[in-house]
Amino acid sequence: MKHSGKPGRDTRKRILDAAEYLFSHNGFHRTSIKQLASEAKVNLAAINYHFGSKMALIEKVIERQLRPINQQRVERLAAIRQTAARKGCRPLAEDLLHAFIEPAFTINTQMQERRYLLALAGRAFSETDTAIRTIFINQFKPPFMLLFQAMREALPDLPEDVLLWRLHFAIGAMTHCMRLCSVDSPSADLCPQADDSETQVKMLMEFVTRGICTPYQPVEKRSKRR
Amino acid sequence: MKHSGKPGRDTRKRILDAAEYLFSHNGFHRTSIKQLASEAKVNLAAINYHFGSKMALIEKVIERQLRPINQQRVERLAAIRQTAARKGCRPLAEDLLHAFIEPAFTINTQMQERRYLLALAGRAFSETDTAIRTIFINQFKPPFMLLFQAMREALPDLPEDVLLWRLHFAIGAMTHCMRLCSVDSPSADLCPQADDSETQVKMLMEFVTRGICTPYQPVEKRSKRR
DNA sequence: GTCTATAGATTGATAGAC
DNA sequence: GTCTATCAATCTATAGAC
Repeated sequence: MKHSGKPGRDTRKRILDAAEYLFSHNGFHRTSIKQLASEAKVNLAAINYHFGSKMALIEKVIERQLRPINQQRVERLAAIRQTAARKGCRPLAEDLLHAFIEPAFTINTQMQERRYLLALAGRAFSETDTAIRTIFINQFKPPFMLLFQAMREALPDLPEDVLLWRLHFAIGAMTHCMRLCSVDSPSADLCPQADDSETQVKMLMEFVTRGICTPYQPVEKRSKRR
Repeated sequence: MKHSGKPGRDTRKRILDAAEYLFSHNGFHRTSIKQLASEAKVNLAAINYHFGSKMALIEKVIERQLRPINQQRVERLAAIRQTAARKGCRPLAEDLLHAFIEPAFTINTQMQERRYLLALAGRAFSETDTAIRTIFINQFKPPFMLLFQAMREALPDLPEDVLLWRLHFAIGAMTHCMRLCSVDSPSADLCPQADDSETQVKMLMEFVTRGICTPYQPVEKRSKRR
């Protein structure tokens, strides 16, 4: 009968931590459970014992990392909406975008040593495995839909499909930034110096806010194509 | 003695085509040589015979797809610079961005059936394998550096590091768009309808141009954080 | 719950006949 | 150049002793 409690929980946590680290750096498929066991200093069989399969472990790792981020997104978006409704005015697009973007850069990554986690979250849309991408998307969908709805209120004159495109462009800029900010890259010399996350969020916010909050009309006619 | 010429070239091309298709859809590591041989309808050993190794094939596939895109980028950027210099004025940031972005969406993908190739090119920065990412980055670097230099001329008042960040945000928006436009996705219901590539480029251009060509200053102070 | 040992499948790559 | 056959390595997952 299990009553010690500790050793089991500890093993589970060690596996999750090691998985976060290795998945972030090497991706899901290029990380074997043998590597995981070695990194976590647990027995190879323990992983399948505690999680059932590698895919189930992947799911748990993704969930553990994304849930607090997305929860805070939803809470903050709802709060902004409520405040606006109370005041009888529209929510500010900039506030909504900030509520969506900032949690990704601050939750779980306060410590510089854990910034590699950004890579994991930033891989949502570029994962080639459909099963894994589905796990990501399912986590991502609720806060994104909420953002979309709220942005429709904030920018009622923007056509719906244009807004959706622009939100996706913003997502692309954000996830790319998360990947760049996370770990070692062979593109190091192309990259801006990784400043503090506050600066990153500020610059990203400025970029996407300008890109999104612009009345829709084709930019002035191009003079020549080439 | 080899004199027929045809069968060899044909096999090589069939392998490259099949590799493009499978790599685009399933990623590099999740595509096995056996699958490749089956898709290309060639013998399993032919792949190692013609390319030496799987990694060498990956490199050839990436090069074949990115070279014409990047070549056009470089040519167009250089032409814009030259024209501006001849007129004694600065190049237009918008023209430069267009010269960099548009080739990705038009070269090799004129036919709707080949749009899956966008996924391959869009995976440059999200690949977890360092060796593969290095291949991508090496192809990407020359036109990107040229864009950066030209943009410095176009926007001399923008601090260098701010410009670099913004260019990366634009890259993120672009690659994300390329991934979305390419293939089947479990996020289908989150995605804007895949219009024609002309509309996509237009909207993307509008977004990044606004985001980049803005004087640098923190957006107005945020009223409250939460 | 933890461990050893191993099954069972798949991988990239190669040797050698034709 | 093309093919068959196969190697050696690696992978996920499990069975069974402790």
